[in-house]
Amino acid sequence: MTMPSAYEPSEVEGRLYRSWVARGYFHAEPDDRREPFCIVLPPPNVTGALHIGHALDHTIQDVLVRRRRMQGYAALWLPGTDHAGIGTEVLVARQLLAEGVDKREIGREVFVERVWEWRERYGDRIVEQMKALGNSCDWDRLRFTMDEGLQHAVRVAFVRLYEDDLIYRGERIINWCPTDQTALSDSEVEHESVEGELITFRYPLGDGDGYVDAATTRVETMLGDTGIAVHPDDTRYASLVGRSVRHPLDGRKLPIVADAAVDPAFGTGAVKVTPAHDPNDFEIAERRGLEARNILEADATLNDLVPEEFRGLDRYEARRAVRDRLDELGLLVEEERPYVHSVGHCYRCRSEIEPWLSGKQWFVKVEPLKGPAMEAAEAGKLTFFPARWRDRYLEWLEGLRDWNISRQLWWGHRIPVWYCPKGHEFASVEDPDACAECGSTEIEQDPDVLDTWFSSQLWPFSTLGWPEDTEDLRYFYPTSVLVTGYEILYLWVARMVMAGIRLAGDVPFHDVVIHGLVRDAQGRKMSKSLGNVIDPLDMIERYGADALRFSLSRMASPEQQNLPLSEDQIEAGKHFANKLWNAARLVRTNLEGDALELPPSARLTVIDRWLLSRAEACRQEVDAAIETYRFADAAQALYRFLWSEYCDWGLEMAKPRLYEGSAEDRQDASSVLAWILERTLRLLHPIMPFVTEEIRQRFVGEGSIVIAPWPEPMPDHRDGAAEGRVGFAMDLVTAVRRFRSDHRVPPALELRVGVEGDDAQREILGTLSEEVRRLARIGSLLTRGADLPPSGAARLHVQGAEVLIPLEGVLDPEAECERLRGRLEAMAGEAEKAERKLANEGFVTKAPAEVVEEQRRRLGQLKEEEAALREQLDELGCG
RNA sequence: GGGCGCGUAGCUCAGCGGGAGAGCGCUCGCCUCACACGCGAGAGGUCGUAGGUUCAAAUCCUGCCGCGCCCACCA
Repeated sequence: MTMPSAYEPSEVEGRLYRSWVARGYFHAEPDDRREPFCIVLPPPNVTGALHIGHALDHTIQDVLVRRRRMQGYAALWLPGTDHAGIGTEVLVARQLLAEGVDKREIGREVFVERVWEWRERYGDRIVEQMKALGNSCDWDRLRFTMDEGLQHAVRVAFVRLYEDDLIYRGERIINWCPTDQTALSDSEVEHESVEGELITFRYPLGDGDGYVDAATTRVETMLGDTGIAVHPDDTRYASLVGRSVRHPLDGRKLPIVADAAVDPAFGTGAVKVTPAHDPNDFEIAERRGLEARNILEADATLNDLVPEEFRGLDRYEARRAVRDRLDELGLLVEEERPYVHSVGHCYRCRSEIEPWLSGKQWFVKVEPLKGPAMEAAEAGKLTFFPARWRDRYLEWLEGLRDWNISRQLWWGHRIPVWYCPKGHEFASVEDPDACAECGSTEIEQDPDVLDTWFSSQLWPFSTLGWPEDTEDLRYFYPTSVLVTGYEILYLWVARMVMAGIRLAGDVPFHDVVIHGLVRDAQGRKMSKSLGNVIDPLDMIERYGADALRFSLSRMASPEQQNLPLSEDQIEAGKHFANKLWNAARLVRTNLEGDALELPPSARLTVIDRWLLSRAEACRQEVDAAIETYRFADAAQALYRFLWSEYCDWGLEMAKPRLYEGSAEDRQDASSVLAWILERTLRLLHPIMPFVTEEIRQRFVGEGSIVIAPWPEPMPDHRDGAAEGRVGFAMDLVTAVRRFRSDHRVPPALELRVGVEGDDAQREILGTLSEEVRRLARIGSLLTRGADLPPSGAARLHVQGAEVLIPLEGVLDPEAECERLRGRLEAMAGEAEKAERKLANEGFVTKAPAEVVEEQRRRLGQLKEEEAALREQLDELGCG
């Protein structure tokens, strides 16, 4: 097989991916001879395109799954997409509108049909994009949160919770998005600081002289006020409780009530009560028997309950109009502007959320669910990476309030509850023909659909066949790991735990891996308006999927909240793939045959043993890192070993045997290199699946790396002695290179070098003479004292050995003197520091003996080198 | 209002009680028979700031300054 000198990912990736899928490598079934490993993919929205955040999320999951698959687990990565209620409904509705079609005109049924059509046409785009990334998902099991099985699961879940009294219908203040015109759960509201205004105005007493002042940031809501509340112990207002004020704009009488929820220290100590538009006020009103007066339409314009002049205004217009009218009436007491306060925004469309009494909504009662979910984390059934997220998770559950699950939308799982004219209400898994209580056939289904997250929370078990007791479920559930960004820890993760324990009888996963958000190189969020978006598909096209995956892995440290990524880093990933490709070319062309076996240990050279030892160290690091989800450390260990050790030293030191040795030398050397490379490719495969497969096939034929065994530990390969010996040779080479570079010695000029070292050093230089000479461009390398030049040489110090380089014909001695003086100065500074430390009595008496000893040893070394430098300056006749 | 995280080389970060590190960028020298998507060498930091604990602090504690994030029904 020929190997061109540059690796071209685009010519490789599609072909390999198709072959993997065709051979069914990604398909997993329950198998009693294997351990299960399962990850469910957090389903991306069908509306979406794969963005860089997905690429990170998916790369992490693929690394985990591919490694387990190689380790012999029945490794299942279960993919799917989410119907994304609001997002999809808004998107399709907007498209229809562009065609001149209003969704209200075509009606619910036709609209939902249109959404399905849209999904048929575009819903698989994102799946194709996942394939381009190299995801080893089991595509035979691809699911969609609205497909038949999942619809059934959602209904069963709803009915069970309903029958256990964990779902109820109630009239409460909810979060209303006037743009999307639906209710939202608390988790879907994002609080942001906004510059608004705080207006204090005056309510005249209705029965006599006097007034009460109240403050608000939404002055238009005063049109819906039905009372005034003060704290029961507030002496300022004690005489007013039980009396009333008169509404200045519509003349209604508003009672003054006492309620402990009022903070007497804030503002005037009196609160206007707007039960239909504020959750606090709603509760006060319930306790004090005040009416709720709803003044808003669904689009946040004012309705007919307000005085004529304000009807039909939107909330912002009304805010201004009411303020102006109060001003005219002389009732405006104070205006603070800007007044910075926090306002809820819709997580989909960013509109300001209106707390609103919208009529009856469905809620999940969370109190009985959160206890078990908290205990699971406390008992270690659920482990968070990084661990600090566990506390956040617990805090959130602690403060959790009932979950509003009804949405005033058409696209989604319709609430499986029916009503009959007699007022009966019942939930049903199957569509009923008649009322379950009275048999009436005039039944009507609740018009609302469920929160998307209601179906998402079932994902880890609904995708495995729940509520049926399937083999898949018994085998793969609970799943092994959940990988996701921190932004949906509450929205999704915590709810899966509650639902999993309640409905499927166990936690949905054992480990939760929370990663950060991908940012641009400056740490800014990627956004279209900033123009700093890195499109993963574009990157794959230009640099290859491996390059993208490698760069993402290299920064995927779970401790980080922000993960800055630049195109340079992706380019570096491409270079790495190319580097491997070329290393493989060198090895392949020197290796006879396909057998990947190490030579008998008697024929292993010290270089071989050194490289085997380093390879095993790398394997240890990779395993340890991935086990604890430190992907950056795993990627870094592989990069460092393959590039800085295998290529820079391993291949370079092998060259004498490859090019100048006997046939047996050549075969032995290339066998060791090939064996290590192949083994390391398997370690790298989860991170860079394509290039590792492509290269490996050049050595082992068609056998795929996807199902090749994960490298087993080989503790025997660790060889401290070999590392020490070769390490000396490497240090020596580096010292000579530095000398050459410092003095601009022409590269072609071969040096004469003599080394005065101990027996072991002499021995290793004898053994590695060829290698050292080649790497440092040394013409003759002498290792016996008697043969060393008598004088006029530069002296370098390497691990206690002295390296002599005769200067004649190489450079002017004065240049070397210059270098020596610099060294001497640095050395003296170091020595002085060490001396001061040892002169400190506290240090000598209180520090551990080995620390003191180490310091003494170091000082001794420094002194020795210093003396040697002085001696040499003399010898060279420097001033 | 409560809580969390972070301030170390130009950039992004690792180190988390005993000699300041990596990658990228930068400078210099090399088209050396795998690779210029490359090879070799190098420069660059009072470890945010002020105190404290310790023989010893980038590393532990406290205050301050700056940045980011999460949670929250103070009108």
